[in-house]
Amino acid sequence: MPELPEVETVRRGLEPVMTGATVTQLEVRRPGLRYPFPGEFAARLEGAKITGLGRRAKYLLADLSTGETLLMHLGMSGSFRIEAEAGSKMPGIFHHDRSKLAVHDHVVFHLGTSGGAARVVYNDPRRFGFMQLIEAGKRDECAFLSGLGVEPTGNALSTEVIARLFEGRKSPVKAALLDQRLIAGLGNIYVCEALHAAGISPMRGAGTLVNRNGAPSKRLAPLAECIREVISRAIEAGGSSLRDHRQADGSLGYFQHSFSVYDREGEACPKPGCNGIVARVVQSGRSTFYCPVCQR
DNA sequence: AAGGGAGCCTGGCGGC
DNA sequence: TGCCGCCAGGCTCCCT
Repeated sequence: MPELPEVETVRRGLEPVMTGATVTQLEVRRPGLRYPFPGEFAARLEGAKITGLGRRAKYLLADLSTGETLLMHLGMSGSFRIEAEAGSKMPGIFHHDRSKLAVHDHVVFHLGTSGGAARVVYNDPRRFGFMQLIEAGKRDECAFLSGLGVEPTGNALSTEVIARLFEGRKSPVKAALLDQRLIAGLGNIYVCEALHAAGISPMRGAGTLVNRNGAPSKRLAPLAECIREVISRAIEAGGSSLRDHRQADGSLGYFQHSFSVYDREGEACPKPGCNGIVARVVQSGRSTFYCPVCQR
């Protein structure tokens, strides 16, 4: 159930196999996932070379030699696995020849690479994921991408930027951080984690973190750095699990990661010197985990 | 207009 | 053990 770090981990796992590969066959095993697959889906991909694999927020973007872009979203339960076909030489890639597909293997990319033939299998039990093709030169018009806010990685996200986004906003800061139009890529887990790291209560109105002159309040100050930290540490953890996973069975996607507050209701707050107990509340229908003592 | 809730799906888990 | 209800990390649409 991927948020930005998991999607980035998947991207890094797929990139060495997919970039430069040619789609020799696209096996589409049902009419669609969350949305129907695009018209002529297989025909538009077959024969195309994948020239690059990027990411924007929680979207994977594969650039094709046809000029089109394949946009992929993993929804809540999507994952990929890589399987080298028998006889191909692909160091580091799961090598066992497995021809069977599982019930929820919905899309199979058969690829020709410099190291031989491989296949990349998309599995998604809940089918909240989706794939779309963006026509050449129309990426800016793509509704999935055009409304997205700032990436939470890198320097684009600063305390000042957050203050501008939060100013005058009455919704809880938890909801504001989940709003992909403001900051794109955070999900429920990492919002909980970042707010805990920053010592900010998830119930606090976003606008209350901004001074009357529009400047960030003292309490808001650590948030941008905490978001970047939480995300980058999760990506690092994903990187190491990626190596393990690949050796195990070629699957990419989820990885074990321990959290400070997420799913830890009733446990002691891990912040040094804090004697609080992690609490769970429901905000706009989803669980929020936080420490009532050190998050204000 | 912003904010909250329902709905899309299946699988896994805890409780009885 | 078996069944049932609840819950899940995303996103969009619809309603207020």
